[in-house]
Amino acid sequence: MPVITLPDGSTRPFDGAVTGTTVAASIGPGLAKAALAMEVDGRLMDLSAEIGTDAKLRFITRRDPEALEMIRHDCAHVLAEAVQELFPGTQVTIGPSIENGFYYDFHRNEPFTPEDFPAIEAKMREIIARGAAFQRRVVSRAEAVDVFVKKGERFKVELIRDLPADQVITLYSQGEWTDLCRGPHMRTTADIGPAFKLQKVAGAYWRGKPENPVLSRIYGTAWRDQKELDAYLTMLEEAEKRDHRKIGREMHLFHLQEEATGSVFWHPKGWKLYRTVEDYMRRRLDAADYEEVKTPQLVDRRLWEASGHWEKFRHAMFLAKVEDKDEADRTYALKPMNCPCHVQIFNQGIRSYRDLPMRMAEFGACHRFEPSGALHGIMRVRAFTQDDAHIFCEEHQIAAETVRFVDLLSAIYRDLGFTDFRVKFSDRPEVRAGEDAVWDRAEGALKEACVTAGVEYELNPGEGAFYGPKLEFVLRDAIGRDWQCGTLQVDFVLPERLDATYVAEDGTRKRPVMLHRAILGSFERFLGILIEQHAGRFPLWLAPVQVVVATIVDDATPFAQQAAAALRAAGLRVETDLRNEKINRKVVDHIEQRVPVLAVVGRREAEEGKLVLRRLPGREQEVLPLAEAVALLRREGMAPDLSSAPVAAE
RNA sequence: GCCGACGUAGCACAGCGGUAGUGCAACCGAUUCGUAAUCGGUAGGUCGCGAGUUCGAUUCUCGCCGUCGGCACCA
Repeated sequence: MPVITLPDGSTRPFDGAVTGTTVAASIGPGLAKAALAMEVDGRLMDLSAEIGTDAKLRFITRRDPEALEMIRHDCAHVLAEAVQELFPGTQVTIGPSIENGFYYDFHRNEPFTPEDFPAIEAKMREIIARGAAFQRRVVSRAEAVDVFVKKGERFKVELIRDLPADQVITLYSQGEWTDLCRGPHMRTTADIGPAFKLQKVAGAYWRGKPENPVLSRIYGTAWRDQKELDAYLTMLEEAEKRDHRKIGREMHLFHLQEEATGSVFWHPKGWKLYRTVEDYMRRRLDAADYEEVKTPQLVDRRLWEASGHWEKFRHAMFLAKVEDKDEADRTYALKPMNCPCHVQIFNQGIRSYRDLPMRMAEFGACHRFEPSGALHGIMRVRAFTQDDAHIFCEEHQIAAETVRFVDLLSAIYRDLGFTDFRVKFSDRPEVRAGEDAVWDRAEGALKEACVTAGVEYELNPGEGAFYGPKLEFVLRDAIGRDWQCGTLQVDFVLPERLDATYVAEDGTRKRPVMLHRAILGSFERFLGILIEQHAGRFPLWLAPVQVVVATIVDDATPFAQQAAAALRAAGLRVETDLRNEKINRKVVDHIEQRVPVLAVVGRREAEEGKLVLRRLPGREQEVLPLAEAVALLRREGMAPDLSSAPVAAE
């Protein structure tokens, strides 16, 4: 006699095992209609599942987040059925729901193209209209194998064979079509509704392994209703407008060209932005007791052999040789990272525990031969500059240094407009160097430091570096892709390999621990994200051109030039627009160029020595005497780490 | 690197087996016009690179390079 407890605390007894459908019907016709699935004692289940014992039950209706996931998962099934109806011989593999949608991987000699979408979507609508019920069937392993062997579905057979022994194997049918699936599903295909759209095709390796066959993946998106779908598609269009590659071109920040694949040509305006961020970072690091260094670009392979990079990462290193016959057998490599060079500096002279922690920073230009398919605008390049630093410290200092680092990183991200970032904690991988006891202490120190610093992290099991655990600080681009920017990695191995030592308090020689850490990660990537974050409309202190002084008539030109000079003298980045154009046109152009402040000078202002300030793209205007305008903009345009300092007298 | 799509003027795009067009930008001229595009004129392209098919290739085929979307990679 099961007693069902509902979320409001009320209970309902039943005579025997009941399905969710029955319970819903017993509560009311509205719920019976709305319930798509249910959660029984915390487990999501089909509405048609039987409940035989006392249980807590919650119905899932269209409004619940779980429903959205089910709509997408169900939609993936419908996609697979549609594809198999239209393209006989296509084999199915897997098709999960993902953020904002779903995909399904197919095996077919001829990959799908977007031209196939209209037919597939039409077929999907047909299947949804049929409204076949999702029917769950528990089968034995042998039976499951048999079903898919008969259908010639070798990928499914492989999946079944690899399922854990105690796994209950279930098949879900929607009408004639059956898939291996864990479930749960909604009641019928009709519950999916009309709000879905196929988006793109892509190649994907079977089970993610490059040695496996390439499958043809179809991505789609699905929502509760048309309104949500439209909103999502509009959001995607808006996101495209923020693309750093597009904005970089429009604002004349940088360009890329094939003679230097993966390297950025920074234009004057882009370089202003770069330098503004670099100057800011340098001040921040100085204030945080880092010491800046600069190390060689080209380093003999012997150092890379010693550090271990030669063995592990040679494939990603650019090599250089010279023709000189005496030098001909020497091989140099462009540094892919800075740490071995920093250890060389550490190793000059004898270090004492009193010197630690030593925080050695470098805006280090690195080159890595990234796979061609990985390149992406300025976010993933082959030549980049890290805001790198290595903290040489004693093991007991790891936690305190981590807290310091996280505090610094948070302050910097806040200043640059990022209050919302994710932290991933990657712990020991299977293949690793160092004893477990050391890993225990390092991981413990990092976790503790996160708690102290008030940072919430998600665990990323087994993803640590082979030399130590790490924290990754992840920012998201306009299109919703995640990028690792900041990182903190604990390293016990490199000091060993490169023989770094210090004299400890007890007079013995010890190995320092190295903390590899970066906040921006690479300037290139970070600036790409910064551009997208602000859609190119930077806060005044970051804007490459902060003020444009624009004239209305030629008579105003001398004063405009005088005003621009005064603004420049106050440290502002200023341009003049003296063109023979109407002010309307100038406003439009500078809005397009995402200039934050337009200072308009007409005949009146020229006579009175005033500026009309307009914050673009806004419409409000304020008229100020030149000196006041300069003081105001100067104050506003100051970097956040400077603006708290008292402003020097004019 | 793998799968697919794409590569035409500075930018956005059109076109096509018969040696290229539109808009904006650029340049020249007129206009001096008070806050979301003034008017007129001129110039600009080995149609990514290389090879093949063809009387003839920007157009069709192949190779390479690059870009884009994924996958894989990301010390």
